[in-house]
Amino acid sequence: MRPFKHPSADQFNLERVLYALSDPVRLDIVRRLADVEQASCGELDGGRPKSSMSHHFRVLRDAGLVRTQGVGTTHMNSLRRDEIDRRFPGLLAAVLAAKLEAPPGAD
Amino acid sequence: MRPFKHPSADQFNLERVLYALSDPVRLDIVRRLADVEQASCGELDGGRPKSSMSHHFRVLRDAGLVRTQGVGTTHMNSLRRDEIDRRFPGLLAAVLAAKLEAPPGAD
DNA sequence: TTGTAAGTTCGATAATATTCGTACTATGGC
DNA sequence: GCCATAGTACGAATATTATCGAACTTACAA
Repeated sequence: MRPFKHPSADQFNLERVLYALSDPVRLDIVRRLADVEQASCGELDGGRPKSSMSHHFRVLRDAGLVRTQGVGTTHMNSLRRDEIDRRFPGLLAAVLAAKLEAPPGAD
Repeated sequence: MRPFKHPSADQFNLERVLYALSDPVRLDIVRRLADVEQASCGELDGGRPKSSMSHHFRVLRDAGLVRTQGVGTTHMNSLRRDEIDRRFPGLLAAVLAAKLEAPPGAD
C-alpha cells in the first residue's frame, strides 16, 4: 500500500481549498475530522458508496485539507489543521465555527 | 432598472459562499471590492467579456457576498462585509488575509 | 428622438464534477 | 494459501459550470 501524494503546505492553493470545502459531503467530513483527530474512510461515509467517498477524500487530500495514511488494512484520515492554519490563518476556524443553515425563522 | 434580488443574511449558505469564493475571477472581484468600498462592473472586469462578468457577479450576489445597485446607467457593487461577518465570523477576514500562491522557493 | 454606454439575458458549446458500479490491490487472520 | 475487509482506480452516465457572442433593456445626453 504505497502512501498517497500529499501537497506540502506551501503548495496549498486558496481556491482549491475553498472549492474542496464547498461540497456538503466534504464539509461534513472535515467537520467530523475536526472532532475526532483521526478516522477511517468507513467511519465517515454516510452510507454512501465507497467509490464516491474515495473521490471526495481525494479532493480533500489534493487540496491539502486531509492527510491519509494506510494503517493495516484501513486508511486513516486526519485534518491537517496546523498546516492549513499556518498558510491560511483563521480560515479553518471560521469554517468550523460557522453556524449551519439558519432554519426559517431563526436569527 | 429593477433592483436585484439579494438574499438576506439569514439565508446565507456556507457552501454557496465558499463555492463563490473558489473561482479566481470571483475571488479577485471580492478582493478588490474589499479595498474600494464600491465599484462598477466595468471597473472590475479584467478585459473579460461583459457576459462572463455578469455571470460571476450573479454568483457572488446569490451567495450574499456582493450587493449590486443601479446608479444611473451603471451598476455599483459593494462587499456585504458586515452581514457576512455576522453570519460567518472571521471567514472573510481569513480569505482576504490569505497569502497568495506561494511562488516556488518562497516560504 | 437618436445615439451611446453599461450590463443583463439567452443560447450554445466546451470543460469539469459528481455519482456509482465493477474490477482491482493490499493487508491481516485462519 | 485462501478468504474477508478496506479502500482505490477505472469507466461511463449525468449534471453543473464557465465562457462568450448576440440580442435586448435602461438611463442619460445631445
